Amino acid sequence: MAVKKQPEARQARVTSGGRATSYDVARKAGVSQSAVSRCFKQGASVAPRTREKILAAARDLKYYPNAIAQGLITRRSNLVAIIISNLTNLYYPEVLAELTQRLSAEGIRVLLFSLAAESDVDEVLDQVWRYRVDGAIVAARLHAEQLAAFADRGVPVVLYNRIGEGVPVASVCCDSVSGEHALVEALVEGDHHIFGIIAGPADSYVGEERVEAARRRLQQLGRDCLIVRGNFDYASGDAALKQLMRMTDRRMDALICANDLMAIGAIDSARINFGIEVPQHLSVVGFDGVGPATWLAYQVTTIRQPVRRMTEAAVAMLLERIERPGLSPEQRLFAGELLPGTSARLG
Amino acid sequence: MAVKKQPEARQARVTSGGRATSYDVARKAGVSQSAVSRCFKQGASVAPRTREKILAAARDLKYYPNAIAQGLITRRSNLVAIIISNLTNLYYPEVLAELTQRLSAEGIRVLLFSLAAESDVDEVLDQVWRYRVDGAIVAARLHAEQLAAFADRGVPVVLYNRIGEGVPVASVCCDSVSGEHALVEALVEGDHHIFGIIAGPADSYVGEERVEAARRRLQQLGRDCLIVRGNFDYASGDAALKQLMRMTDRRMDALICANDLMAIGAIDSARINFGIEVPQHLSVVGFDGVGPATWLAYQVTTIRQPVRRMTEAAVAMLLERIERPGLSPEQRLFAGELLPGTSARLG
DNA sequence: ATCCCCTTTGCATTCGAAGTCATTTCCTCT
DNA sequence: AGAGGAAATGACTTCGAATGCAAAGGGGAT
Repeated sequence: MAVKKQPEARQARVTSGGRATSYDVARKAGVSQSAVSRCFKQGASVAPRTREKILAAARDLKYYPNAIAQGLITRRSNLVAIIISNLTNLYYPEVLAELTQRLSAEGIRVLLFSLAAESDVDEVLDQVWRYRVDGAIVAARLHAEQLAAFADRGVPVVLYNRIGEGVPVASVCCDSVSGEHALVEALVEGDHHIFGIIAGPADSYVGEERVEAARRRLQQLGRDCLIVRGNFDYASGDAALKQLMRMTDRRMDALICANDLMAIGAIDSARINFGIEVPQHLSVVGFDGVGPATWLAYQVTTIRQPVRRMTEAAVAMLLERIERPGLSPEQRLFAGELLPGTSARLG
Repeated sequence: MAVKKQPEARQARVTSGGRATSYDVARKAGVSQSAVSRCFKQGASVAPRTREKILAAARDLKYYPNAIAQGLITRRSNLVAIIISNLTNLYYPEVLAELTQRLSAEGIRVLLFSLAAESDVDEVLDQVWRYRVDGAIVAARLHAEQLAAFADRGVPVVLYNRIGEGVPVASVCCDSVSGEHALVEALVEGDHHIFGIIAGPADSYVGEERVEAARRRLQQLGRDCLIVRGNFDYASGDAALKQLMRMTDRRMDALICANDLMAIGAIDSARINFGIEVPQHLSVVGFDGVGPATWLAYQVTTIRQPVRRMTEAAVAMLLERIERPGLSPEQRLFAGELLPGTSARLG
């Protein structure tokens, strides 16, 4: 007769360190490992008295089910990857905190990937595949083929503030177009004539979308504009403003910035480097509604993104797709709220 | 004779979805599963030709080793928990990004836990135990017993900008005392007389430490001070300033804030709500060296924390302790750099 | 007491890769 | 050609929990 595994003959672990296994608990409680497993599973059939015994033993041994082993057998890691390119963006920390807390509340853990450079994406994805995450939320630029890889492996993805370029992917975005239209219209009604725009970096999806929307609407309303490029940070707002002042011979009276941080940089620069009063001589508007935009010194007129609703939607969409793979790649667009500040004279 | 497992008889998986296993690769390459495993392990003995075959098969099948299964058998998850209480703090996103990237570079993944409330800590720890993380970096307030649980389970921890109160734990901190001393001395030399201090929330370790250091040094130098409490955010800097102006009958000429964000709130409030010029009538200093502190409008005189060196140290210390459990609970203290801005008249 | 059925329980297997040990292969040197 | 030894390879077991299935237990109705 072949040697069989003898569960009860397994070596008693040195249960110091609290690394007790379900076998240890089973032995202590005088039941089988299966019983322990069931005891920790919702809705499984365990007699009340047995459950008591097992829970007592588990407490004594400081037993915590090994999520790694659970993941292996159930093929559900309960891990979701969050991939963010620029955590330093001031807008993303809030998003990340919200997402993490919402996922936690759903019993899901976050595997965080923060990209230092665009080129790191493939290494990150390599790890994402290895950890068999149940899904991913992406706020970083991915190529079509990188997105396709998710579909190929059956890993649901939800994009945050970007869409799958050429590939159908679920996404949650704040409506750049309506937001910029509202800003432009308000500025035009406020009787501004010489418009400047500070764009984001060329590789930013929302950046391009916002600028394009603003430019179009200005054109429709018969206003020209000058566009210079920044990279979403404070210093580039300052630099871009200097450039625009030169280009318009200081006659610019309205400035549309692709995000709040550049708007703030531009406001400071106008006031401090040029002695230009905001909004008396120059109206400045931004986008996002980040914390500093509401500071007394700035009170930036901006479009506030409904972060709470957006993150809630992102999480909900992802969970749906984890439960039911193959759900269609819905796109949800949220309207931002025009937050009138004192950085612009509006109509 | 007992039925033996027949590895080659295992069902061929529907390898769609790229969820190929090492067995699939082995079969395709005509070798054993062991060979595949070795092939993906540094320094294992595999013949060049075999390696070629295996790698080719792996590529065809889009095989990625299952990190979950690896973790189970090796008892090394290559996961590190990062526990942060307030991601919205403006200082932490930078820290988080740095930590994540450094850990990534070491082949370690980050399991992120963001606390919404103090009370969530125990739930978070529950999950930390379940995932069998190799270690943890903590920037949140933990009780002695919570810290003891790490030691108990043999999970190395490094605290960031806090120390184990009553429990010896490895930690990385920025030296509050020397930083505040430098600020106080410079302010005293700058001939200031009526000092105000805006403290952080009572449950903040660094907050209390900074304020206490400043208060002591002021006392030594024969200056009194008034202390009001904020909670590290912008609005509380504003509120605290108002309170101090009332208490000192507007005669305060130097203000020490427990962090930059409150310093900025106070500066804005002084200028805008009281028409007080900074630094002509009031000198304001902060702590941290966050991005906005260097903005043109503020240029806060502050102590910049050496974030890069601190995160580097935190990661190094954690890795050391993962490799060699039982290493002593070293504390590393980094000196901050006095960043002279224009928000204070210094000596 | 008997029968029936539903609830509990345990056994054995499984998830996917790593590692031990035994065996085979391939060189090299005599 | 043969011995010796290192390198390469494969069979099997293991990590810890989940689960299908069969067996045992527990009531209730008659």
